[in-house]
Amino acid sequence: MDDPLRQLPGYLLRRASTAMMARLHERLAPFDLRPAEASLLRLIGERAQLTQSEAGRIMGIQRANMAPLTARLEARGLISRLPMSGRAQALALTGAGRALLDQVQAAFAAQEDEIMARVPEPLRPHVRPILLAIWGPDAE
Amino acid sequence: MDDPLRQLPGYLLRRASTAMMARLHERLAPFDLRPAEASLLRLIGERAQLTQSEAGRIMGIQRANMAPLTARLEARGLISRLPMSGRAQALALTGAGRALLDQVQAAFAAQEDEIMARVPEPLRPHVRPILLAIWGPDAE
DNA sequence: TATTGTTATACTCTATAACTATA
DNA sequence: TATAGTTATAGAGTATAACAATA
Repeated sequence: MDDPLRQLPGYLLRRASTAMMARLHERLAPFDLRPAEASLLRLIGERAQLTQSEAGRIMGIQRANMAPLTARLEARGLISRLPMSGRAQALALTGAGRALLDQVQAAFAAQEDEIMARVPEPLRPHVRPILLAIWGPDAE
Repeated sequence: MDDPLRQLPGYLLRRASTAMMARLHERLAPFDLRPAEASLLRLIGERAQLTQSEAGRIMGIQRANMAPLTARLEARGLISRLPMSGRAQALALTGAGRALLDQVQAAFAAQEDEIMARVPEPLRPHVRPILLAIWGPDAE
């Protein structure tokens, strides 16, 4: 297409990310879940007794923006809250949440498979190390 | 940090992208340019006689969203418009636009350097091929 | 006092629809 | 008719500020 911006890794990173986010959005549409909601379900499923603020810190979402997110999942009966010390509440999956997560996991797996399938086979082992290094979560 | 989502390439891709976009935003702040504006300046600088719609197609920005973007750059005296066939107008850098682009190029170069520097040296040659493959601009 | 959860708010980015104008 | 540009508008995502509740 004669696009000089294609030489820039930062530009490629953004375009790759938005392309894959669009695909994920499509995959999650049948469940009426947005990517952040699905990721939160997954996080709660793997880390029991997680607090709303802790989840926000892990996912890079601010406290103020976590409130409507968890409220929506609770209103749909997918998560429940257990009081802890202070105002903190532990998040947990309900039965319906666990059941939906099982379906969502398949969508995530398909997503990850598609990403890897796009990359030529010899380069696949380098995908995760490179992306993790660029993100640099421990250096932030 | 015990984050199970770190295993997922799609999640890593999004986090890496947002982290680098935040860095780019910082670098462009002194010029009062947003990433899309800076990318457009760069694109016009490398591809003369580019049309607003063509630029939008290349950058993945819709016609409707290109209008305020180009209007702002024109109002700042950074780009000019030359009538072509139909309603199409060729975009071109003004002298001030060219001068600002020279400064912006340094910011972009620093950005690209930082991205590559974060990646362990042996993996660096694979960064661009992997990101381009995931984006898949020719398959879209 | 520090942390958690909440509300309100604003800004950016993006998406759609509708309109005008030109070939 | 098809394309280019524009305007209006609505939806997400994200940012800050302020407040209440609790250790």
